[in-house]
Amino acid sequence: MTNYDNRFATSDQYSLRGRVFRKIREDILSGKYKEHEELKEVAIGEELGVSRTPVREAFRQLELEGLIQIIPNKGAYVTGITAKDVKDIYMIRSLLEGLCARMATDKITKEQLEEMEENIYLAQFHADKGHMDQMAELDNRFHDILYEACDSKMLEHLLKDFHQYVLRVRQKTLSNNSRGRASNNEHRQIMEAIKAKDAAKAEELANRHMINAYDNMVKNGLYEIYGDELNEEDNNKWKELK
Amino acid sequence: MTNYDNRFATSDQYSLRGRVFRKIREDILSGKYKEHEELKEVAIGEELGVSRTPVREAFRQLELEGLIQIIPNKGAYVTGITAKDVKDIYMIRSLLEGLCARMATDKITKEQLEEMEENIYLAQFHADKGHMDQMAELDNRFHDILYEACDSKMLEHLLKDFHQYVLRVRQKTLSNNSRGRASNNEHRQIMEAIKAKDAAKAEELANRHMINAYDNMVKNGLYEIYGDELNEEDNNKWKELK
DNA sequence: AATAGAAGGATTGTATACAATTATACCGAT
DNA sequence: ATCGGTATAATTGTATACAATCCTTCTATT
Repeated sequence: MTNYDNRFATSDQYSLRGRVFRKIREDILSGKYKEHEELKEVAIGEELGVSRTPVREAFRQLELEGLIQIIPNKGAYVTGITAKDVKDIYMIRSLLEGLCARMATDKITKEQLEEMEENIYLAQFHADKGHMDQMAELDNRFHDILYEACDSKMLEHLLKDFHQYVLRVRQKTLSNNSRGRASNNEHRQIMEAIKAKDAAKAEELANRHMINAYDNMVKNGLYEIYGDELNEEDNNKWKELK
Repeated sequence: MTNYDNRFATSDQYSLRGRVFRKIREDILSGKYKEHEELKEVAIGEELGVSRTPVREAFRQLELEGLIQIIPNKGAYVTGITAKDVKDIYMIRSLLEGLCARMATDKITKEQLEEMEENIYLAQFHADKGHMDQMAELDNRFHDILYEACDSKMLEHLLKDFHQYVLRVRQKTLSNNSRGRASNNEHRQIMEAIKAKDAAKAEELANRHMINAYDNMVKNGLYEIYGDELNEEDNNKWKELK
């Protein structure tokens, strides 16, 4: 969550540490490692066939990404994410996606705009067919285009981090077909505001888009899907045990 | 003392790694290590009397904090910060400080409000006396109180990170006495809006406060102070060399 | 039976050794 | 003198060894 500056996208793609880092992150986001689960250095090292050193370094990065919490001399634990965290993130994202849309209105390239249109057009098709996986994919891509179009590495990276962070919860969120349709319509409106160079409108719409996404999430039972793990009280109770 | 509640409880206070981390960060922010300077693991290890291991782990954290960039198999370099980065950060901060003030309006405690009042009162005194160091200190503290008062670990952490990140640039910014006075007056207005439970006004004022701070920075020669290092073109040129 | 405490094992923290990669310097060919 | 290349040194990447800390369990005492 904290890496503001990935300008130099060198990102140790091929080092052991980098691979371990991405593997663990993947496993957390995919749910293989559940909340509050303890990650042991040797176990993961053996599983991946590496020593503790790269694992430890990956842990340090994961901690700053907010995915695990390291308690000195004790262990590394997958962080819980409370309902309040999710709400806070969506409030923050609402503002920042708005800013992003506003900035993108000036900076977007013809190519990016065309990809947006294509994206929306395709999403319409998949919405009609009820293809939920593709919808999720296109939704991700739409926002990524927007992030890139704002021409601010700072903002782009920040939003991508948030997006990633909240993926754990969001997974099943778009699976409601009517929301998928509505979401795509909002995308279209945002795109058209940008196309019309109406920055204020684009900002306002992107703003709303996030709030709507959050409201839908709550309405569709954010709590039920993830149960107690998103219940703050239970979370605190767990903390006291440690 | 270990704060389980803070998922971002980074850089444990007493481990070597934590001490090394904070020391290097301090040295970067204070200017001891300049932009683009290479940090060598052994050199720093010897200077601090520790082995490479904790130094390396500290590097991983510093990288995610955005303070250094690690190029695999090459080295760790203090990151440059462009004028555009600074501008982007202030635009982002403007929105988020506004959100923070809005949220704080509901959540602030009596104690926090009292510390704010004291802070502003004291700052008035030091502004009159021309005590710039104390002014900077009080300014930091005012914002920290606000961050804590919003009752969102997410937002608090994010804003503290941003604040820290721009510290390198901001250092001499408040040294203009008239800005110090104006800034403190803006603090007072924010505080009073919060006290009056006027969330919208608090948000708007905090918003403006950041924009004013940035404008003042630009007016007072952000570029001159840091010269070419804040010039994006030169920075890019440097990148190509690596 | 309940509890304090000690022993042992498990786990993380740090240091060091070795491997891989990159930078430097020297030398010869042109 | 300049350019290339090779050898050597410097530096980072990874593995392992050892130290410190924490957790579990069992025992002894009340």
